[in-house]
Amino acid sequence: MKNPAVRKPTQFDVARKAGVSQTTVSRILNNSSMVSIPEETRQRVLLAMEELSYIPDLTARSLRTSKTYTIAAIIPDITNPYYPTFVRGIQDVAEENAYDLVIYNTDGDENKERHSLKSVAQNRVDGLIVVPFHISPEELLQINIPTIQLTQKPLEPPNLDSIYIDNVAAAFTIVQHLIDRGYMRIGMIAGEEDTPPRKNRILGYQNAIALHHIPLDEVLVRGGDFTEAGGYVAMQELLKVNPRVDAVFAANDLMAMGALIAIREANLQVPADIAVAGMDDIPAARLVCPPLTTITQYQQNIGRKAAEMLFERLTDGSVEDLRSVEMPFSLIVREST
Amino acid sequence: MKNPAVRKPTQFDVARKAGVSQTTVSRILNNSSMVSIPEETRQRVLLAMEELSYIPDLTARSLRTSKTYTIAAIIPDITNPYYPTFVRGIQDVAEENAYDLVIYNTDGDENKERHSLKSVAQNRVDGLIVVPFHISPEELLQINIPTIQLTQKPLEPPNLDSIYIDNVAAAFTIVQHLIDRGYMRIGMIAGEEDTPPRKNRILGYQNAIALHHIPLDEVLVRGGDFTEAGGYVAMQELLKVNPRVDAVFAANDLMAMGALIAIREANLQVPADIAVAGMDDIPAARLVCPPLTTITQYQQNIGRKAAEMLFERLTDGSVEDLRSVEMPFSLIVREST
DNA sequence: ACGTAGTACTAATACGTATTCATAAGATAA
DNA sequence: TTATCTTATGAATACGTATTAGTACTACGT
Repeated sequence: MKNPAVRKPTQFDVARKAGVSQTTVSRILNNSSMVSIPEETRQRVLLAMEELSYIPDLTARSLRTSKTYTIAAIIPDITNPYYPTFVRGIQDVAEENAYDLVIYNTDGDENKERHSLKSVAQNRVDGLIVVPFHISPEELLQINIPTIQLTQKPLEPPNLDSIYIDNVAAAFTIVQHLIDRGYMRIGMIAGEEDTPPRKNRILGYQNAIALHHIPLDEVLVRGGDFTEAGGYVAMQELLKVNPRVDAVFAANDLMAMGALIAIREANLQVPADIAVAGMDDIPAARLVCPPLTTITQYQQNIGRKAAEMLFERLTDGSVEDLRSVEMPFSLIVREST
Repeated sequence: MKNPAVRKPTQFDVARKAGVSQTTVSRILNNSSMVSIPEETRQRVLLAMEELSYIPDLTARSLRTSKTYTIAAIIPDITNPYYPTFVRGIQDVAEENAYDLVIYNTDGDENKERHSLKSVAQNRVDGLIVVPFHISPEELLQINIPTIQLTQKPLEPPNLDSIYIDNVAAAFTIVQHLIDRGYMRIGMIAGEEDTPPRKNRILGYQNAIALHHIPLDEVLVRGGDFTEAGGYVAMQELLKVNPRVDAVFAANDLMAMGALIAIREANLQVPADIAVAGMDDIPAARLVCPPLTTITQYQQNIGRKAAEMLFERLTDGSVEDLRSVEMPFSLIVREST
C-alpha cells in the first residue's frame, strides 16, 4: 500500500535534474515577479518537475510562511440537518480560495468545544468559524487567529467578528403567524437548557404572547436536546399538561417533527386539532406530512457569508472595524399551520 | 483581532525560562522514555510552559515527523443526507485517535475529485477515506498514502483496502420484498448515469425481476442526479410511459421522496395505488408520509469501520494483506409498500 | 584504583521550503 | 575605458520541532 522506499522528490531533486539551484525552483513555483527568469530556464525546470512528478510539501511551506491554507469550522453536529448546508456554504467559499476545511463536532459539549479550540490553536489553521455554545469570546480571542462567530445577536461589546440572525424576531414572527391564524393556546418546545438558541427563541415567543394578551397558562416546556426524540417526548408532556393546547412552536424543525409523531399517535390531526410550527427549514421540513411551517435562515448563505468575512480578514489583513452582520430570515408557511 | 506583535513562544523560549535546553523541553513534551529526567526538572519545565502558555506548533512537528495528525475524507456532497452520518462515524474514530478530519466535496464531479486528490497529495494528511465515483484505484495508489475506499463490490484485483455493501444484493432484496407484497409492474428510478451505485442497483433490480418472470416492459427510467428533484421528474415520466406501474424502487431515498410528491400530485395513493421503496434510510425516510420502506446501510458504522481500518494502517504499519470488507445492510419495511 | 554503567543533560542537525544576501556576467552610460 | 545598472543565478539561513551523537558527572563493582 504505502511504499516507504521511495522518498518523495523535493525541490532539490528537481533542481539537480534541471541543473539549477533549489532557489530557482522555488522562484519558479511561486513565480516571484521580483526576479526575472528566462523562459528557457523556466521550461527546463517545469519539465524536470513533470518528469519527477514533483509535488510541493505543504507542511514545509506552512512552516516557512506561517500559512496553512486551511480553515476550521467548529459546529455542534454535522448530523443535525441544520449544519450540512451551512458547512457546504463555508466549504464552497473555501474552495474558491484554494483552502481546505477541517470540521470539529462538539455535540454542544463544553469539553469538546474546548478541545477543538486547543487543536485549532496549534497553528493548524489560518482562520476559524465557530458556532459557540459555551465558549466565550474571550477564549476565542486568546487563540489569536482570525475568527468569525455565529451568534444569536450582536456581540456586546463587539470584540470579535460575528454573524447572526435575529432569533428573537424570528421566533416572534412565527408565533405571530400562529396568532394570526387564530390559534390561542400556543405551547412551545424550547430545546436544551443553557443553550443560546433556546433563550432567544423563548424570548420571541414570550414577546408575541404578551403582545396579544394571550392566556399563557403553563404550556412552556423544555424539549430534550433539539432532537426529534426530544420533541416527541416534550409534545407528549405538553399534551398531558394541557390537553387544550391548539398550537405548538418548536424551537427547531427536528423537534417539530418529533411533535408531529406524538400528535399522530395521540390520534389528533395537524393542523385541524393542533398546528405545528418549526424553525430552520431543514431539507426534510417540506417532506414530512403535513409539510412544516417554519422559518428559513438560508443556512448556506450564512455559511458563505461567514467564510467570505473570514477570507477578507485573511487576505486583506487590514484590521478594519469588527463587524457584526445580521442575516435575513423568512417565514415559510406550509400545511402544518 | 490578530495581534501580530507577539510571537508565539517556542520550545526555545520555554527552555530559556526553565534554564534547560530545547532538547530537554522536547523530551518532556513527548515524554521520551528512552531518557531519564528528574521530576524536579520536569516540573520546572512544565511550569515554564504554563507561564508562557506554550502550545506546540503542529506544522513544525509535522515537518519533522512526517505525521500531520489529520486524515481526509473525499465525498460527493455533505448536503446529501447519506453522508453526514457516514462522516460522523469517521470523525468519531478520528477523534478517538486525536486526529482531525478534513472534508472534500466533489459533487461526483470528475475534476473536483482529481482536484481533491491533488490537495491530499501535498502531504497534508496521513490517510484518506474516499468515495470514488470516477477516480480509479490506480490514481489513488499513486498518491501513496494509506487509503480506504468505499466501493460497490470487492475490488478486482484488490490493490487497495476497500469497504462496501453488496449493492446488487441490497437492491435485489428490496425488489424481492415488493414482489412478495404482490406488486407486479415494478418501475425503477435509477439515478445518475455512469455512477457506480446506479449500475449495481439496476443489476439487483433486474435479477429480482428476471427471477420471478415478471413482465418487464420498459419501466426502467433514469432518475436525474440522485436528488429529490430528479426523483420527482423521473416519477412523472414513469407515470406517463406506463400508467399501470404499481410499484417503484428508487435507487436512493431522496429520489423516492421526489417520487412520493409526484405521485401525490397525480392524485394517487401510496401504497394503495403505487408502492414506493427507497434506499439508504436517510433520517428523513421515517418522517415523510407515508414513511418509506428502504434499506439501511448503517452509514455511521461504515464510516467507523472505514476509519478503524485506516487507523490500523496508520498505527500498526504492518503491511498485512489488503482487505475488502463487506458491511451488512437490512431491509426496513414501513408504510410505503 | 580504575574501568564500566548509568544519569542528566546539551549541541548539532535535518525535515522542505521561501527569502535575504551575495555574485558574476553582460549591457549601458559617461 | 571605466563605472553603474540589469539580468540570472546561487549560497546561506530561518521557520520550530524531534532526534542523533555526544559530554560531563556520579555511582559502583572488583
